[in-house]
Amino acid sequence: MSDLAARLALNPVFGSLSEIEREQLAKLAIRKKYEKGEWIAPYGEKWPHLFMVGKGTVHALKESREGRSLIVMQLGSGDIFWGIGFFIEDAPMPVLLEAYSSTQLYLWPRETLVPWLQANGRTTWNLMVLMVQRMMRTSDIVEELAFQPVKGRLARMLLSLYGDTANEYVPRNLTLDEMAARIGTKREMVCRLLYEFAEEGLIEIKRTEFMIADREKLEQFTLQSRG
Amino acid sequence: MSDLAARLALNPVFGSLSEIEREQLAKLAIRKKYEKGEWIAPYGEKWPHLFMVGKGTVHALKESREGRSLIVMQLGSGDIFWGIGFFIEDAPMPVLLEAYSSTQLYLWPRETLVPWLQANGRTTWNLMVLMVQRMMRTSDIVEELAFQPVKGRLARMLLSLYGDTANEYVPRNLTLDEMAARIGTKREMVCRLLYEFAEEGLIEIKRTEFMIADREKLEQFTLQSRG
DNA sequence: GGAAGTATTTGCCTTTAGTTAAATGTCGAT
DNA sequence: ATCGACATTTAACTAAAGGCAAATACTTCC
Repeated sequence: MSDLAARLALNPVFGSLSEIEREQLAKLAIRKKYEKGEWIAPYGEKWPHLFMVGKGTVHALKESREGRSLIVMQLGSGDIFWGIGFFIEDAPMPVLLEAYSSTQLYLWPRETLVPWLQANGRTTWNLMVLMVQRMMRTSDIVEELAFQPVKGRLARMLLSLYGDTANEYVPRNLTLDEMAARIGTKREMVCRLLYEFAEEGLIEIKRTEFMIADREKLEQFTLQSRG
Repeated sequence: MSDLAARLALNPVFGSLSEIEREQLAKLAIRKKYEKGEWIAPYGEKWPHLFMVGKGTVHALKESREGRSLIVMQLGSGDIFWGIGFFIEDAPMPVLLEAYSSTQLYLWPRETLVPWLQANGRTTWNLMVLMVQRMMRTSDIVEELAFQPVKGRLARMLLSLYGDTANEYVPRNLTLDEMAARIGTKREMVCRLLYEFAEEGLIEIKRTEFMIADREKLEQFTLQSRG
């Protein structure tokens, strides 16, 4: 059994296929490597593929004309994603796909996979469930952008990145720019707000490392809202 | 042939079924009426249904703790939508569904429809395509909230509501509150910005009616972005 | 170890958005 | 025609977010 076929067996979308079908599918996949920082699919482009991340990390992000960016999704090993063009012919990518680290993908073009899916209700259903999960996350992003001040979004991000640590310094493994791109703001804002949190005793912060000091109060900020 | 079955034939999702299947499906549907303003499904509730709008208008919206709201989707006659719980058991509604006017729905509960879909790859595929279209719209909302100032969002909304008119007064058929809820701001902001547009000659405005005077400049504002 | 490049921190200023409250207008019911 | 309910408009004020620039600390590469 090929390595890829074995991985498909564990996948929530393709796991319901028979072993033979997974072998076939694995044979149809196109393997492709991307350097760190390389674009996989540019914003606005037609890109009719579905893919699984082999190894590495992929960011789906939006960029403003002024060079601001917003990361809407991060994909890791085993994750499935797609270009809109996979489902709707000629539809343009609503996000830019970028290799955050050196990355390998298994790609399936529209023509090879779609007839397959249309014949296989169970797998299509699985894919739809995945899509609904992604939609829920996107829905949260909308809610936060619309109703939460930057400080609240920052609090949530800190908890999601470092929520499993407390009272111990951990290295700040994201730059201010990267943090800013996850919550839709600028690096200076992130910096200022981090120090505000520090003054209020919720976190402790040094130039290169960082500690959650009061998780509960941080969670309070998560519930913040603007009129 | 039942009235509903006839309408299903024209539907992008169910149109690919056979006539017999559509008759069956029509028989399984639950008809339900909602008064203007009535909640169809509250935010956060488990609501495992898929539906087609018979007549009336449905809003899918989010509300903040402080009573601000954001309309993310408007559904009219013939449109299909669903609760997340239809796809993922026990998952809560990420939006509130509300009858904007007096409304009739045809509802299918999860148990009756899902086995059907899993067996029918073509219909599931159609539904997935619809889902992708909705996702594209949501993606636009994210982009606007993240990158566009309120004035730009207002410009886009005016064009989408009244874009097919120009140099003729049309009644303002939405209240300031309703407009505000469509672009994620407050009524005072909408009012002020409308008068700013008027001062710049892009629109003319009276207390009850309104005219697009310079569509091109309005479209310019649509491209606006914040740093 | 030192220099160059990159990331962080901070202060000061501007712009954008929201808050509050009062004045003004519209419309339907009586 | 008047009243009351509701929607719009406006002003003055506050708060949030961003822009710019300089100072400071890390990192990396010779």
